[in-house]
Amino acid sequence: MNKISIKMLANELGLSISTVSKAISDSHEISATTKQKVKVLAEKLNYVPNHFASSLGKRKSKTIAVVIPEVVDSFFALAINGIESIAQKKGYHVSVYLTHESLEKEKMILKDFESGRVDGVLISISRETTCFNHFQNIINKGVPLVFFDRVPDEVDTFKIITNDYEIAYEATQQLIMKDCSKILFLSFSNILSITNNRLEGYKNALLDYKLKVSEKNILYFNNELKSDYLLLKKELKSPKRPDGILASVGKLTIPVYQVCEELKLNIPGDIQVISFSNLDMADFLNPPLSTVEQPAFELGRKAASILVDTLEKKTKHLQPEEIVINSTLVLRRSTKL
Amino acid sequence: MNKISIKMLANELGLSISTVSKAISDSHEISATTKQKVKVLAEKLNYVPNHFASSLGKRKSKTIAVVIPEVVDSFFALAINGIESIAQKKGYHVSVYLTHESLEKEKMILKDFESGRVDGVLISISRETTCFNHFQNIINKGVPLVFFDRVPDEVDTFKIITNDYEIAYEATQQLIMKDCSKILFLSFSNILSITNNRLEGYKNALLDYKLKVSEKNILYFNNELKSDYLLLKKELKSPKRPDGILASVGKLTIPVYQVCEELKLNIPGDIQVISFSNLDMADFLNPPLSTVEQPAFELGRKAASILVDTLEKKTKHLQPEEIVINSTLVLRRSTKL
DNA sequence: TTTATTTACGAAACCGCTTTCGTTAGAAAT
DNA sequence: ATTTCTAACGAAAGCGGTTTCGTAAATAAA
Repeated sequence: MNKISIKMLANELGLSISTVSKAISDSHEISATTKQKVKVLAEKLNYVPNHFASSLGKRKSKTIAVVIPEVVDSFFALAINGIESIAQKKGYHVSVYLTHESLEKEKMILKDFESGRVDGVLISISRETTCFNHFQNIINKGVPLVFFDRVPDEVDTFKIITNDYEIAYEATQQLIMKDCSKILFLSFSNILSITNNRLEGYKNALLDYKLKVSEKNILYFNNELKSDYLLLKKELKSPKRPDGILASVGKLTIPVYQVCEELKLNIPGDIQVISFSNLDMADFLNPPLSTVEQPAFELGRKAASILVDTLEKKTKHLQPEEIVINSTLVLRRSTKL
Repeated sequence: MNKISIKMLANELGLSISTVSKAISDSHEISATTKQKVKVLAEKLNYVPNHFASSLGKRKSKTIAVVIPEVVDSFFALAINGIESIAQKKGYHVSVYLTHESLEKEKMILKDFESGRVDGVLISISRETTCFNHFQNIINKGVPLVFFDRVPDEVDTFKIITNDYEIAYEATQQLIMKDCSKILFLSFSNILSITNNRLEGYKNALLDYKLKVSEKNILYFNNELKSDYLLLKKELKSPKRPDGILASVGKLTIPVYQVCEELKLNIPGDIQVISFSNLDMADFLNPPLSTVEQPAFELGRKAASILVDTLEKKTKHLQPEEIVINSTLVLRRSTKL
């Protein structure tokens, strides 16, 4: 109700608006005593500067956007924590936007950022993202953008990723060493580079160990619980069913465990499984899930650091660069000892 | 780079600034043909109105804040989805803020909202929140606030909660029916009303079934993995250890499963457990976890509806009211059949 | 003492859009 | 034909700060 503005402070103190403004922002051209007076009154009246007015004047908002496909996902949730950890330290606000894996929503969201609403954006693209103008547009408007985890090759800017290829290779290798001869790869997108890199790692491991690479062993899920479930069930019911599974994304482990249970397939006896996942309960699943754990927090942290650093610089242009932070393979009992 | 403003559109078209502004917002006082011209040019030049300028002018931002303790938590993540689902529909942006269970951070965040940065706020308070002026302050500034799930008794505004007392009673009753005689209650806050309501439900169930209510059977966790773990371990190692556990919040199941495994305690043979949790892998834990599932999505949805509705009204004052959405007890194999 | 610097502050333009309040020309009413 | 509306648009005053620039007084330098 009692909206108090800088003008009211000025009147009250018999000072000019500009003096008060400067005092509040600790300008060097204001004397210590005046600053003191202003601040005391501001405190007393519980004055909080209008965010829009100051953002408009300064042409920056001190907020960064985080655009992710989902939030009900340990990976992204942890990444947010990483981002927050540094944003807070540097005095930036973070706004989270969800695309729900929809390219359309992603476009809408980015379009909106052209309004200057945010100073910079951190984004992990949707599984549908096949065009890239919306990224370029906002970069062209002078809003720095850094991709993390799910990055597109087509846009030149900073990217923070993990070693998808290598770790998928390693995971596949692990399955092979434990005598898997028919390994299923669970993908949930044929366009995302992370998924494709993981797929490549998988394929090359197979090749290196003289195993057949077959398209039939690659299942593309479409993010719908029921159909994904049926797809997998059909596969595991087949007489020549796989004896190993590499799930390229955390949420795919739900159907895996479910189908195996229904089909009375023993993990790891009948079929071994490794999944990309950051689930903190992995240890207590039945059986405990062997995972490749991504450095989610660190990815977020790093991405935010890079972004904030360039925001603080005079030149807000990000030269293209790629930083990779390694994932780690954590073996539990869904693979043989 | 090419920042284009309403002024440029006006010049280009030989119209006044106000006309262009009105045309863009589809004012009735602008002719269809002029609107057409303006919009075509705006589209062509990829014009996006400056968010701060328009928010400043209109004195509203079309964004609502969501303040939660954590995001790495299925409950809150789902709640966000619920909130988003309706915010999007009504054309509101949502900004997520994390308190990390810290009252200090909570205060800082709310203080900032006094700047008018957001039109309204949805909040689930931290486990430390024992004072409430920061809520009242922002309400007094005319920013409507609705609490969900973790609500304080001390502030009069809209609240969306779940039936904590009843469902805790029911869960406890279930344990009792399955022959538990010493049931441990795991709390992680002695000030949060949700925890206390759950505790009351637990206590009253015990009383109704003539079981002893003892403070020794109530463990207060302090949100630090290691010490919580030790606290629980000590308890379960005791010769007169409990034969049932009711965990009042999802994350507490990690130490429970961990300690039981280390101590070779069979769940549910030696000890049965029910936990408040929205974990989607509950079915595949070892053993599958009996849970009380909270209607997280619905809580968020409802809270957002209420908030947005009042934002659209002329009178933005929320009369105090409480809406209860029921949780459900889902029995799995961490309790006996 | 005179001149050159600082120091401390105010006037006013500006940020980019919204909104109120004319104003004018043409349509409708009398 | 005169008056009254109405439709369509522009001028200008905000919105609440920030920032540039000017200036008077105080201090330092010459």
